[in-house]
Amino acid sequence: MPDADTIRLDDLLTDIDRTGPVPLYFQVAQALERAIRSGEVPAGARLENEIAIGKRLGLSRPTIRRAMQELVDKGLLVRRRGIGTQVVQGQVTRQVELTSLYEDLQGSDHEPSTRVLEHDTKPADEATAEALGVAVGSDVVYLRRQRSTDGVPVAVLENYLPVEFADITTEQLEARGLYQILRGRGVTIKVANQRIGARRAHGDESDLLDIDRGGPVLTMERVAFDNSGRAVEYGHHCYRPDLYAFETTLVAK
Amino acid sequence: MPDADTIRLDDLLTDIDRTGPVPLYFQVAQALERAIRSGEVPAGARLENEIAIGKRLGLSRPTIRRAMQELVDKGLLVRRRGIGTQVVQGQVTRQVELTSLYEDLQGSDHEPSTRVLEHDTKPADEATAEALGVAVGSDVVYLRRQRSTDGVPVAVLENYLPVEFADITTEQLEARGLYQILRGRGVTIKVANQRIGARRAHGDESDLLDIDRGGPVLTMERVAFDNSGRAVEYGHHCYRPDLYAFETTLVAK
DNA sequence: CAGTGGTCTAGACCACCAG
DNA sequence: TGGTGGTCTAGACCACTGA
Repeated sequence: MPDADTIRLDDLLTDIDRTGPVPLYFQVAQALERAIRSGEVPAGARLENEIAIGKRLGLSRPTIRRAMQELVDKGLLVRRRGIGTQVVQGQVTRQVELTSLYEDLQGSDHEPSTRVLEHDTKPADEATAEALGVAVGSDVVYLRRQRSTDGVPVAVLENYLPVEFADITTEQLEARGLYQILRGRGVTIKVANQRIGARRAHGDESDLLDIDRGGPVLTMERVAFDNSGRAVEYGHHCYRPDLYAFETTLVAK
Repeated sequence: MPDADTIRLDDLLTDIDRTGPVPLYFQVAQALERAIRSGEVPAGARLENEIAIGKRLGLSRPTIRRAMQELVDKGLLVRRRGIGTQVVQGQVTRQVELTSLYEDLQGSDHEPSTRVLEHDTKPADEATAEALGVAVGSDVVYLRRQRSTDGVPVAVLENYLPVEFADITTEQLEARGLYQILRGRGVTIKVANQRIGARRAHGDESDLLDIDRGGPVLTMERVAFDNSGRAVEYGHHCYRPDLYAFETTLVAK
């Protein structure tokens, strides 16, 4: 039987739009997430069972279940068989997104800017060829950029792209993030394998990041694939560790 | 119509066990993942549509769909409406797991070992209290450990646990990983928020990690929650950057 | 024992894409 | 126009939990 502390979701979810293009499960998930983040549904609260919520909203159990699964995957909810569903105690759980640094910085109310340090077409070395799935020595686009936020340098970005992107201009790169440019050309990044580490700053990196020579930098190496499964970007980047870090939410399966 | 290069999955999936406790979707996902990782289903290959696979295996479409969704979430498959499902081109896609460093190292054929540097009960400072959801100044368990693999130091681990775990012994900590000990007590880690960064080594860290004084270290801060949504571990760790890095697969939603 | 989430089925309609 | 994945329904049975 539902306990006294079970949260009911009456008025939170009255605005379901069955005509629009937004999936029902998504609308429910969004409304519930909003209620949790606003504190309307407090941390640790126990939710009603799936059938009851479905009945109240006039939706089937699978639809409700899928909505809740979204929030489980985001680390906001925890489910236990025979027990029920509860809100995770942790404070505002951040979301990991597959975005570029540019959009990351945009989202946090800062004004990102880019200086293109190098922009060439050159033959692929072994690592690049392997990552992009092209022949060693075949042409690839090479980019080296300095990324700043509010005028302070944050990262040095090195990227390799397939030759098909040779017509991207330096002006475009100074105005927008790489992923935004790719999306404008109909290329959607769907999957990325990345590796995060640390090392000393090399060569001109200390000057470009305005840190001590040989000081620590945070590094990220990434291979990104589009929605057809093809590798479209390979990069290794380094970040000023006092200005940037990677936040993640992990969920056990 | 299916192209000539469409992969059929006849013999790969003949061993479905409907009686055992293993979910059907999981059996299918596992068999398909094995086929992909072994190269039997090559990178870039196009799979049959969901209905056809279901018919061949005698399973419903939702079950097949869920199996494929597992692999999409792992970054092994990419789906496009109106087109079909393909294997991602990238080489062996690694899996991010919510495990402790100890199990990480165990899995990679090395012999991890632990030296306990400190093991106390002490009052929680503000950050710890906030992370664990306890009152400032209330007792928490504090651990500081040096983790090595094949005798080489890899990390210095600092952890805070609720007082309920005060009876964990130093002997246990030297023999097993923290998450293994917790699991043995019926505590399952379900969600974790973590932050990965870099900085200079402080204090005795350079000695403990056998690196240069003030050299770069990779850092990770983590709050972990059990299956009831309660915070059960807060830690900040540092790693030797030449011996350890974090690998992740991100999937756009 | 009753209540919960975990799994599974057999359909249905739709949006999108290629030819 | 035909084939694909994306969504949704209305049931069903099971495994696990707690009282």
